[in-house]
Amino acid sequence: MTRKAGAVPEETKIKLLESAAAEFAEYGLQKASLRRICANAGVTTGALYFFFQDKEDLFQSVISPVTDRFLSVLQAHYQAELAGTVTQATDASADIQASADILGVYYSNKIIGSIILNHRDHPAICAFFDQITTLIDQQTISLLKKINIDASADSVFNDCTIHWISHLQIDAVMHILGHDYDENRAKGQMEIMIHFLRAGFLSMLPGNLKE
Amino acid sequence: MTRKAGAVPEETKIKLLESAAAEFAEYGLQKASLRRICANAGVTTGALYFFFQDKEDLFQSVISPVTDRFLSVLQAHYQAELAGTVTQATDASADIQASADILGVYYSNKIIGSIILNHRDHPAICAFFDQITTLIDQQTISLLKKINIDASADSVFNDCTIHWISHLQIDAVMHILGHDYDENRAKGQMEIMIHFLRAGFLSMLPGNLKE
Amino acid sequence: MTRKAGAVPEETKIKLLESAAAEFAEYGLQKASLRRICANAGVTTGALYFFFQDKEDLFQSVISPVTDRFLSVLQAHYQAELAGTVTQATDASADIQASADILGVYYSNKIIGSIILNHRDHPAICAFFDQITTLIDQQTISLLKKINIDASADSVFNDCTIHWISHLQIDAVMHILGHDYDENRAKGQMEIMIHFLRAGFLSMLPGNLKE
Amino acid sequence: MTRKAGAVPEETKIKLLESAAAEFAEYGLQKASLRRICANAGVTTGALYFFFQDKEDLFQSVISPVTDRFLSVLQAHYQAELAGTVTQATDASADIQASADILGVYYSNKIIGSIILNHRDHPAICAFFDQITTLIDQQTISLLKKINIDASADSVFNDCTIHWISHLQIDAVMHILGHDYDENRAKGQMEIMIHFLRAGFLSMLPGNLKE
DNA sequence: GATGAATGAGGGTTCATTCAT
DNA sequence: AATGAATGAACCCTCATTCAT
Repeated sequence: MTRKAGAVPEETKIKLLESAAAEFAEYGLQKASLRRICANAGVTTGALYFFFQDKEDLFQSVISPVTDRFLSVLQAHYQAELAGTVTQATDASADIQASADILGVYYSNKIIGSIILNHRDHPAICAFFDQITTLIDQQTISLLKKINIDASADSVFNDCTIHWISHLQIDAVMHILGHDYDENRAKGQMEIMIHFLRAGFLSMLPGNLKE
Repeated sequence: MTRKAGAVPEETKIKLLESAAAEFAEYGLQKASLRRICANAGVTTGALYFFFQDKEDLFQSVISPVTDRFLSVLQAHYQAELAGTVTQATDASADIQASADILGVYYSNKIIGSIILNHRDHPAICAFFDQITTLIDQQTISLLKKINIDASADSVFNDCTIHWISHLQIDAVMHILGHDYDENRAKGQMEIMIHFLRAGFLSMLPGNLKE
Repeated sequence: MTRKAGAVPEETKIKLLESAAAEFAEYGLQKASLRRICANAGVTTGALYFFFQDKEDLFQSVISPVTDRFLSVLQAHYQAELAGTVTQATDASADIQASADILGVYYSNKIIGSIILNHRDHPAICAFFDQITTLIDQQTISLLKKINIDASADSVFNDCTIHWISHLQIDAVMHILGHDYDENRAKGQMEIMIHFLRAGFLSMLPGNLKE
Repeated sequence: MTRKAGAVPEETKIKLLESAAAEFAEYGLQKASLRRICANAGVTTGALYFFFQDKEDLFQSVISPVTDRFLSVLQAHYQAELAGTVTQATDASADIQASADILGVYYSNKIIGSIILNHRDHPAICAFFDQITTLIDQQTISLLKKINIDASADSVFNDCTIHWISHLQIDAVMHILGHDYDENRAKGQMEIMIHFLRAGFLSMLPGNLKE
């Protein structure tokens, strides 16, 4: 009835987003309770529905700042890479830097990051991973083109393989995240994995491919 | 009022398990409705509770035959492998055969297989993947020992790496499963991936390791 | 399907009655579960329905042996008392003996006794207490008549008072039972109470009544 | 679909409490149906859960105003009594007045009063009777002390006796309540009982105690 | 005598959502 | 911008009871 006098606009929205993030992280989307989110934010359900259309909208509003962040970091890295020379493609340092940046984004947003990792079947997050995968796919194809490798459907570099290679990179990052290492240990382990993945990749280039 | 007292024993239980599998596959565990499961099985809710303790018990009863199958196939393969010679360890054919077997189990149980894939955060399925991972970990360590490779905490073959290599193998299988290929195409793609992974693995052995 | 070979008839019934007594004592009539009763008796629900019409019938079958016992003990005592002399009416020893007998019945049937005490609102047990009360009422009236006391509606010995005096005696017994004393302590306390009640009673006889 | 957003605040809560009181009185706590309570109150089940945490909370909300009333009336009476002279302790008028007050509370809340009487095994109501009993116990002990009577464990005024005397007073009130008398008849009967109880009590004081 | 399968109604509870104020 | 009251459908689950075998 009585308006919250002097409430800074948006302040409530922020409290709701924070409360929701904590709730989603603890209970998952389905078991999360809007009631509890509101209670922990110190407002009533009506307030939530002023700022968000429904539970789904709230969820996306929670995660999108972080997914956007991931995408833009990755995009920036790839643009820089493509602008460089071919030698970079066979050099691990760029990959290492990119991985470190991605890890950095995660470590600055652990709560929401964990929500993303644990909702890989949610449409919005599927879409996010699709975007990331597509980005990496395209990057791989571009690099292959630069070194004159064929990536047609009946080569080893068919769609599924390309996709999988993208996936391996994402997955390597996520595997590390799952271990709750400190950031330095994480980056050290990342380098081991990149070494492994690069060897696998190189082994598929014509000339190295046998058996 | 019509009774089914003369029903063939277990027939209802089987119908319930099938109906439940379909429901879990479509809606996931949380959104699955016991009401709907019973309705689709053509029985009332009470019947379900005669055969199963609760929703959780029903879920585990649905998946456990398949998870058990996976584990026993893998175990059988590894026992055979360890009984063989070292040369097998550096030969891809064993890995290829194992992968094919695993794929075979999945393709014979696609519905339940998909349930398993989509509930990786469920305790029972976490436990299943833990068991699988442990199996592969131990296999990797055994093979490394056979060729006199150190797998201590400060080598590249530390726990995290070992774990990740196990994970890569599981994940490769799952990645293929995600594409809904026919079984032949799936096995062909599997060989490409195994080539990749083996190259990565070999690159980490001392002597090959540089950079 | 398979018959329990060689099962002594009635053996199952007895196990059911014992299991039911334990269940009613622990959960009360309403929360008692026939399922659990059968399970603890080692039989299935069908067996129960062979011996008993329904839950209510089972309940009454459990308690009636004990309620019958109480009634016959009390009746025996009163018949003996009425056959005696007036002096007995002003002597506490008869009351003390009766109370001791009643306590004895209870102490030999504590489980079922406690069921009776805790279900005083159940129709069958209401009826039991009504019978007891009526017995005592009549006894009191008979004794009053023997000493030429009027027990009409407008005297102090109206129906309500008579009733209450009966009730006081029952209640004194029950109050002691509620304390879980050993039988000796119980009987000692009983004597104190009888002294109190007899004084109250005597104070209402004409001549003693004033104020 | 019709909404009652403009309903007078608390009006629904009151209707729910009344409907619940009627339901508990008719069916008892366990058999009471929240659905029926809501239906009779003209609201939906959700509304109930806005005002009350659960069935138990609803039950306690129904009875506590009346139990509180009883306690405060009794407390007020006892404080007044203790502030008076010893002679009052041997005078029946105070007891008569107190009983009349208690009866008055009951007669103004017959429905809820009957719920209280019929749920003496419910924890909350056990606690209520414990409080009342304790109050009376303490009062009895205080009075005994005023007239220099010993109330030790091996006297006739041991704990059990004191307790029972308290119980007798409560029980006398309840016995009358069970008869559905009009208030005047009830108070008349009450006086008879108080006479009886006082005689019993006095008979236990040293000097009067013999046999 | 007793089993085991099945009924179906009802239990208390939670939920996302709505909207007059 | 936010409240608080209310909706109503759906949730999982338990129950006493039945009856062909």
